[in-house]
Amino acid sequence: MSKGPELIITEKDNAARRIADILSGESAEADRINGVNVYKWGGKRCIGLSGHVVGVDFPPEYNDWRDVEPVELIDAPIDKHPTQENIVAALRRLARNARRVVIATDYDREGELIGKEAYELVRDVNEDVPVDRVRFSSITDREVTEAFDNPDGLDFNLAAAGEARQIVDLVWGAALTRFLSLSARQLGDDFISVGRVQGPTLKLIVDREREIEAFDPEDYWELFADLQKDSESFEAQYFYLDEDGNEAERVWDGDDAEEAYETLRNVEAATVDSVRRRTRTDDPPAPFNTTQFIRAAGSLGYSAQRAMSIAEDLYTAGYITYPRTDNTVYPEDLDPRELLDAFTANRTFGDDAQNLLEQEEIEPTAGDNETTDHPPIHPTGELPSRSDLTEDEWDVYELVVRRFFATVAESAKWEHLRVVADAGGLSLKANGKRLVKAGYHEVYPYFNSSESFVPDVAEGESLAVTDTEIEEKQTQPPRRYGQSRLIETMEKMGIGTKATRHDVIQKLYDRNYIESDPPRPTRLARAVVEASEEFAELIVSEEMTAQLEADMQAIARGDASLDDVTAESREILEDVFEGLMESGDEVGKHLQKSLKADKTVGACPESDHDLVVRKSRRGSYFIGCDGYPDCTYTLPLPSTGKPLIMDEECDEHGLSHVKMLAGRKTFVHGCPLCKAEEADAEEDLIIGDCPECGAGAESETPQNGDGETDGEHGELAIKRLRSGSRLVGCTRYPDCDYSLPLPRRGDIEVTDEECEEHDLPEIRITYDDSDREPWDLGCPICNYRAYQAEQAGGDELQSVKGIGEKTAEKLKAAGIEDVPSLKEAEPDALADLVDGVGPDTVRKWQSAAD
DNA sequence: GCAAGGTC
Repeated sequence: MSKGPELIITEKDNAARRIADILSGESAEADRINGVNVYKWGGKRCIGLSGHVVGVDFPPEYNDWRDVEPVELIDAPIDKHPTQENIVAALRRLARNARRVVIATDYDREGELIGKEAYELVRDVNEDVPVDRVRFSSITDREVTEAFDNPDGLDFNLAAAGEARQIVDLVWGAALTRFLSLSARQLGDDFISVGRVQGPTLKLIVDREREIEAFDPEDYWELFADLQKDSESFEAQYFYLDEDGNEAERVWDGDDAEEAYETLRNVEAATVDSVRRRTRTDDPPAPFNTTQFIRAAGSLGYSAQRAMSIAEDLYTAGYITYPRTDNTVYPEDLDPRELLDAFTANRTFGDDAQNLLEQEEIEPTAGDNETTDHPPIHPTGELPSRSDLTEDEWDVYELVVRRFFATVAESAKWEHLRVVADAGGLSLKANGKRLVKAGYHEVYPYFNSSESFVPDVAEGESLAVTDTEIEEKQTQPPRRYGQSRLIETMEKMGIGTKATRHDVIQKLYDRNYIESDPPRPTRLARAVVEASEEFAELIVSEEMTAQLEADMQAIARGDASLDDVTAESREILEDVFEGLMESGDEVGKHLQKSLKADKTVGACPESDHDLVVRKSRRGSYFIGCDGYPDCTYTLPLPSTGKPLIMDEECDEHGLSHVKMLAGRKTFVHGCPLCKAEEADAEEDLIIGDCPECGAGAESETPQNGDGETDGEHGELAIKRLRSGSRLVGCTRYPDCDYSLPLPRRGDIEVTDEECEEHDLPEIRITYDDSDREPWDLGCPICNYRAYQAEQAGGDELQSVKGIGEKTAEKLKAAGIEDVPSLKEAEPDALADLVDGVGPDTVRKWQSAAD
């Protein structure tokens, strides 16, 4: 019997550290094996995995998509192999002489499977060591201690349920993905994927788009009147009772609307029929789970992906709890007063925390979902200072803090006032609301708490009708899903998990299935959904997950085996493939046609082919003729962003407008041919000498392409390129490629002011929209230098090529604070002052700084 | 290079 250590295995490093702290009474020390943290104390070791450290896949002989018929994957063997070699190696080393192993992975199905994977790795190197399993719902002193005092065994059935899911997902996903990609001859980076979760998610988006397109708008009218009491005026709306006796505001017949409007217009006063006052309690929101957090961050303008990425950073830094959770009920051991206490000294949160602490009773809200793996997202009580975080991180951190505050705050109270009046036999109503007790709104400003004013009136009172209005409207198609609505709907449908839903959406973007935000489906997406609906309906249906979920529960209960479930699933897929293989060509053609439609801008002006968006070998986008190489017509596109073809077409050329997607820098490029023609028509405007090869340049004698002096001096000119961008560039381009950027929007005005340092006129940008102030961009060289400095994190020195963060620090220590002083410095003297820098390097910087 | 699920 070996006397080695006891080995505790957790799902992630963070959990390992916290559990080690609890069990050791904070005496555990961190060690590293193979670059993996191992916490040790007494005779114990604790190591954190990184989720699954082994993966399932087909053996290598199935790797070549062209050599293997997709249908063969259905019955192909499936292997498990380490995906995190260093962790697996460290685990093996520790397990070899362990005297006992305790699996302490998350308390959920996937955690049980990860635990079983660890168990198998342990067994590979140690046949006899006893292996226990501990389960706890949150990593706290009490729960962890209790769990380790009462160890249990691994639940192999539950783990098998997870394995069945892995197999079904791999077999269906890989076989169908390869089939669709092969049939459309899309084998590169742009393969065509389907899967149990991405399928129904994509169908959700495509179905909504179908509804929008099929929508037939209907006209209706709404009538309003301003009522006046004393000098206070408020708006009331006309309503009537429909045939079911329900209140209705929309008038569907134009003549009826006109008639009512005439009546209303001719009355001078309305009589108050009824006044109803009600107070409504507005309860604070439940604690954050992942979905609700993403939704709240979404209303602040963060994409689902971005919100999660920030949350993960805040978690890793120790400021908030684990961000992937379904739980909306705080664990019992969370003491709200203690947590609030941690905020009382803080500048931003102190007052709110103090006020909350002064409440007599603190009873946190609770949602419907209580799970066992992680608590709802809340601040840890370890506070960052504002400068520790980026602006976005602080924004999100504040949201999490304030959400916690809200959940322990009091309800708000609204007073609703509803007034119904009669105007010439027509009913008018006005709804006012007033926040009489702010409650949680005081600490959580993210919900709308705006009031609407209706004055105190009495029944029978007469009010002047001062203004009447009729509005013609149309019923609107259903709205597209935004990212957070999509995630909420996925959650309701039971597809994906808290940790993957936002990734699935990102995957749809990456696969060219959706574009823009809120996401719109591409033609390719429709074709994939259509093909799936016809031949493999299950893969775009939420039913597949529901069925799998039921099967997994049967396995977990012991009522079914992994083999039963996977064999049945494989049989269904065999049937799917029978239909699919018969129509493979047809499916492929449909997909190819849609792929091309997504790229087509319009007809080529020089041949009978289409113009399509293409990618150059250097990775930039341009527009080229589909008839290439017979026709070599091209049009350039801007260098920033990914082109999206819009519905709008150019009246003159019949080409679709192009939008360049680049996150916050997204802009509409418009018709690419118009842009090119505008550039051709505009003459370059000379503003000075080129600093590199102009008359005053010291550094180099201008040379032509052969390396001989061509005797010509370059000048700087404001130019408009065919790609639509504008710049200040050398007239000797391409022999001299000196250039400075100019903004895409606005009119460029060359002023009389001149920059003394560079002998260039200062430039001003003016805008057509009258409310936008002109921008004094100034000297283009100074402007570009300031821009580069901003990009380099506010440090001007780092804008110079060759100077990084460390060098900038050294230069500052030597008294060089900015670019002008760098340029004035004597190279030999400066080199003496700065470690590891020679006079030639200084000269290089000086010429680069120009 | 395929899925979906962990985690970073």
